[in-house]
Amino acid sequence: MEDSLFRALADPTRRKILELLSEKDRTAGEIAERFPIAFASVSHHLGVLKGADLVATEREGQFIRYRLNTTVFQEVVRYFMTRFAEKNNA
Amino acid sequence: MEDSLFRALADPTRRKILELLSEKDRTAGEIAERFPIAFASVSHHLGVLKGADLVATEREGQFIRYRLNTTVFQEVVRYFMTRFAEKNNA
DNA sequence: ACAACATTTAGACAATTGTATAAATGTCTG
DNA sequence: CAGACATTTATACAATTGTCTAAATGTTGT
Repeated sequence: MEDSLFRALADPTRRKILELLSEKDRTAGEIAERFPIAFASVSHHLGVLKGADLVATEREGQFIRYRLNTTVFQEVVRYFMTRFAEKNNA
Repeated sequence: MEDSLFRALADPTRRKILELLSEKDRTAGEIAERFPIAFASVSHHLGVLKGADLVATEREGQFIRYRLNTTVFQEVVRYFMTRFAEKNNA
């Protein structure tokens, strides 16, 4: 399991970004305006999430649209299930 | 979801400790001897894991035995499942 | 090509973190 | 109770990280 993945999940701002993206895809600006920190700082967080392959991007004219990479989340769930969670009840 | 939980999972040494404990319960010394760092450093990691409620301890004479707190892992899995993972195939 | 907008990159700095050594605490046994 | 062993706590320090401002890059429309 990638080290960058867990490091990316360690920051609360980044987790909130992921939750925003779980609702729907959003542009960098739409994400950034939700946080009380500088746009450049949010952009840095987005870079970390992308480096961990938790999100993917697509340019849309001036904008850059971010979306979750759900495949990686499935791998995270499998990691925890197989190693740690009790096998029975949900 | 606790911030301390994800911060605890961010370190590779701590994740390896959790994997060791998923095999079987172990004392602090049994854990520490598996790593190339000082015992005191491993003890610090164990403290972080305990602070995140990922492990629990029980004194056994001179020794202190560590075990996984599987309940918390179930919560982690649920966190990822409900928010991020695709609902269908495993 | 220029101006306006969206976003990222660069560089700096304070806060957090992982590690080390040394000292402290707790337990057992003679 | 003294000494040995197991573990944690205290303190210090270098490395990493989150944030900032300023500058750079990319896109669109005039």
